Amino acid sequence: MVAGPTSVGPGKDRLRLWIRLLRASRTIEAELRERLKKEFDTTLPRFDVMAALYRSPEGMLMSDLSRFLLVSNGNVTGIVDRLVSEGLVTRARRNGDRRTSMVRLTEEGSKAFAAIAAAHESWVGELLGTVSEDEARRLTGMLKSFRSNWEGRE
Amino acid sequence: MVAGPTSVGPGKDRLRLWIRLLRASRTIEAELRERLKKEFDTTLPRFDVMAALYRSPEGMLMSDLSRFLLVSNGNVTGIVDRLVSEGLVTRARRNGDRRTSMVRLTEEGSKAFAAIAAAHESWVGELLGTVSEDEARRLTGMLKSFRSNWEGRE
DNA sequence: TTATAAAACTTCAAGCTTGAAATAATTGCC
DNA sequence: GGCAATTATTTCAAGCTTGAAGTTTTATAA
Repeated sequence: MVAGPTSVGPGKDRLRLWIRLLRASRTIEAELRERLKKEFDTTLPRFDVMAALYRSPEGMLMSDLSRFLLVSNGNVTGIVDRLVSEGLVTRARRNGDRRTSMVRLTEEGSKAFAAIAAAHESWVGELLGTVSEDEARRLTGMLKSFRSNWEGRE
Repeated sequence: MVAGPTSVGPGKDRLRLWIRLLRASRTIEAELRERLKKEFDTTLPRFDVMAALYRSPEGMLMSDLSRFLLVSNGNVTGIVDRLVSEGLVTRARRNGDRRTSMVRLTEEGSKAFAAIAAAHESWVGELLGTVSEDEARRLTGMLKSFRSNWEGRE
């Protein structure tokens, strides 16, 4: 997924775009992962889960998390397990539907997340610093239209 | 890495861009991974390694692969191990420098890759079909300038 | 009611990934 | 030559990831 097309022709422009997109996100992701580990001794998946929960003080179901984060159900189980054992998150069985459990940030988790998120935002600002604000908005617009087209496919 | 910023302010545009970028590449990556598995019983990392080797008939060192694919050394070891056991790749100790080994596609590997790559390219064309050719080129240009700025940082 | 299906999760095996530590070979310096 | 530093690679533990199979609970419908 990282090697480029060697020939030319129709369809190659999209392949080129895909390869660039993937390389850019892998590059940034690797840098963020490394800093999260070094500065906060945490991981990207844990950060993702906490970010989702931070936006939902009322809590989220495991399946909500899975859908929102675009990862599998079993995956979320493991990440939440670890966050629970670190005291950053709670998993509460519900009375209404005993199959589900509501996942929430603890007080400690919420405080920890706020600090990490601030650093994270400034890192992204730094790493994407060479992209002008204007360009950033245009790129975002294109990706947004990609997303809505994607969601509307059969 | 997937949740969005909730507030506004300077720096938020780049954060928004990053989140969109990551969601787009994860979405496409997941789809490609699934199809590679279903149609060819292979994985994205194996495909990546084969793609790199396909461009270098003379072969690549493990460290070349690692650098080119943006993954760790130890990671490449495992993927190449599996490709070797599948008969798609060879690892030849060199006489010049016995620390290194030259990795090459086998005849079979080369044939297999060509078939997969053709499908892969058409999938990407399909999945990015809603991005116009013109937009694709502009986006690629922006990502290219991001890349060269990145490589030129201290 | 009471099977049957559907939904929410968890468990598991296999593979991917990193970073650190270990091996082995080469290079540079005295 | 001999020895320290460097380079190329492998090994390993811990964690991430998926898809499939299993468990428990809820909904459906004859």
